[in-house]
Amino acid sequence: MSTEDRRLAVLRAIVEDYVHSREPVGSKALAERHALGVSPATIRNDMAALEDEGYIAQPHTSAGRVPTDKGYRMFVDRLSTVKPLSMAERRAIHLLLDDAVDLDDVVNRTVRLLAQLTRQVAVVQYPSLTRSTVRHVELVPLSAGRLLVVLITNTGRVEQRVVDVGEDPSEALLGEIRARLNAAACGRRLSQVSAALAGVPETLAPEDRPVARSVLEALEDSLKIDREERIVLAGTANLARAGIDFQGSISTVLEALEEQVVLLKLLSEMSIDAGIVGVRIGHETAHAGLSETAVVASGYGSPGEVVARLGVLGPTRMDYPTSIAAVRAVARYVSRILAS
Amino acid sequence: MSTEDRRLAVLRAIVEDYVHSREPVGSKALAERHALGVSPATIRNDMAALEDEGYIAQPHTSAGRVPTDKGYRMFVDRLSTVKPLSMAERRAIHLLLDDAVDLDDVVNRTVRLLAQLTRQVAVVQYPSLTRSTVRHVELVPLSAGRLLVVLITNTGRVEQRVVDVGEDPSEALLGEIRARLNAAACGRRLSQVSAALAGVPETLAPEDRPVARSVLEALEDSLKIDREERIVLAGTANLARAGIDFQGSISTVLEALEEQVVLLKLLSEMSIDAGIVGVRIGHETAHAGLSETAVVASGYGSPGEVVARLGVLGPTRMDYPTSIAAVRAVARYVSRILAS
DNA sequence: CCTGGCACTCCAGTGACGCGAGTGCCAGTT
DNA sequence: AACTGGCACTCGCGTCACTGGAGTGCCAGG
Repeated sequence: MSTEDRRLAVLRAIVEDYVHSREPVGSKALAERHALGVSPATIRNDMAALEDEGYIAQPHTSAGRVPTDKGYRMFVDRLSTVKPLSMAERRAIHLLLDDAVDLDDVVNRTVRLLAQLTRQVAVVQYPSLTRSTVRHVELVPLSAGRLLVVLITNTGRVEQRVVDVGEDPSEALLGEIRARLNAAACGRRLSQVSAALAGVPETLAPEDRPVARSVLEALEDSLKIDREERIVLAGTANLARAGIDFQGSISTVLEALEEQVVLLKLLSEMSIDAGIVGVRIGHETAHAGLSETAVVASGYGSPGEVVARLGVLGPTRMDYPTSIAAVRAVARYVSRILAS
Repeated sequence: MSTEDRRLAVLRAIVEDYVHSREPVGSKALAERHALGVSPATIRNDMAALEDEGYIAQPHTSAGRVPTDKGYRMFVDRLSTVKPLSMAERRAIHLLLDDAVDLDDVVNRTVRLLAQLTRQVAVVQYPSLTRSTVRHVELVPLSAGRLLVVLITNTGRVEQRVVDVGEDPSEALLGEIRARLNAAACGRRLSQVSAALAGVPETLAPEDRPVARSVLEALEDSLKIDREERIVLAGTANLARAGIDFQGSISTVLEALEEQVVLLKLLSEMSIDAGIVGVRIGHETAHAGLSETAVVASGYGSPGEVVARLGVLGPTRMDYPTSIAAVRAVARYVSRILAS
């Protein structure tokens, strides 16, 4: 084992011990608890080097060392091995997610499950509209010139709008419009629907076009609304449990969590294809309120086609191997459920 | 002023000072800050009496007094006067709620608004399904024997289910079923729909009944699912801000908040007609995790017809007059919006 | 390049102590 | 009977000095 290798082993030991004990770890304890094969004095030298390189830091002189964000980053990238889930945990995932009845249910169960598995705050983003495709468009006459326009996506999401067309269109006309809209839109990405539908009114008799245009407007509206920007949280109580891990108050973290925009931006910036787990640590989150937290997230959906993201958030001092394993397993399972 | 009246005035002064300062309040400070017209010694006697009656307590000997739950209860019931909202606050309510586009939007804006106005945790319950009426039922053929069953309520809520009927029913049959369902269900309370629809399949030709029965099953399912039991929270960060007010950790409170069932039970047990504001203080919440919190809530909807509830939750040491005023104003305004 | 030894630093915990806010009680006054 | 001023007492809290121990950096020797 080269000295460089040993230094990294020391770093790994520091991260593991610190995550476990919450207390700065010193050279002596390290030599005792880990079979590094060298004396505390040597470890001290290694630690001094690691500190120079910015992987660890001292809270104050004559205290043990604590990993820095950079140290955690190194740990995650090169030093940790994935910790497979226990049988019980796998069973819990199946048990809980298998009998979800609809999309809302899947999302809600997933977020609770993640929070419970990792004992962190869990985040699940609703499947994005813009990436999904149209499964069906339906028009429903309500009463007195009002129509209900329903848009159903392949992810099971349903958007609806009531539109006032001023007159009661005939059943035949509705059928006509419905057929043409479906012919033009079915199977297309939502982002392309707008263009695909633009020409539809012109294919109708001139007197029927106003109705078709109103319907189209409502559809556009359904597409535009950024419902995809919805996320669901669970396990915020876990923050308080780990509250002492935060230098400042946990209220800044809670505030950041309520600003869903922040989380969405963060998730969208992480390059996490379905099945790939990404990690942001401390300052990497680029948000003041989250400077002491880390995010572990993954995309879900089909490979190469991420419909949304999910993950967990906790103190930088968190158990990365376990969190990563849980996020990966849950993301995969949710992907499978949505695909069926 | 009788001595009894003065004692209550002392209690009021204690509550007000304590809410303001967070510190046990003593007889001397009380005599200085409030024009009670008597000496500290007299106030001390009054305080001793109030303590005997259980309205106030001492954290420890030789400390000032702190209101008990019973003391707050007396304050809320008999000693406080409603504090009208400022012009700016009223304007904020109008500004924020007036251009809400749909039910989701109203609920989300409301909960944020309440949290901001009161600086507490805000809770808004979604309008209950069971109290609303059916506006429309729609059947949409999807593909390969699958139907989408859509239920639209007068509160703007839409429930949908996909049902597998095994065959592709003719458009004529669908129209027939659709018409009969709507005739039987439109305008009825959701709670009565089940009974009203039970006979519908029997009015059809025998070979068509299986399809109708499947549809009915899906509808029943839409009714049963307790989506009405959804609540939305905001302002949890305010809890942390007031964190030191909690003897124990705030995590127990956060846990209670995540158990939405607890909140729903609490809200439903409070007798709060639309426009009436109810208060639960400390142990009155009958939940261990909330023993140090108080809930101020009101129903909303039309008078005598509460469709759901909203309110705020904070430490028992909270500014009741302000919270009550805010909850009342917001509940009224939301009621008006939903009525239109 | 590793190791044991050594001097140094500094936090955290402890106990002593005085201050001040607050109380309860009592005797005197209105 | 109710209020008041006075007084002795209690007790939490902040300060301070002290100490033990864990941890470090450095150095000389293997």
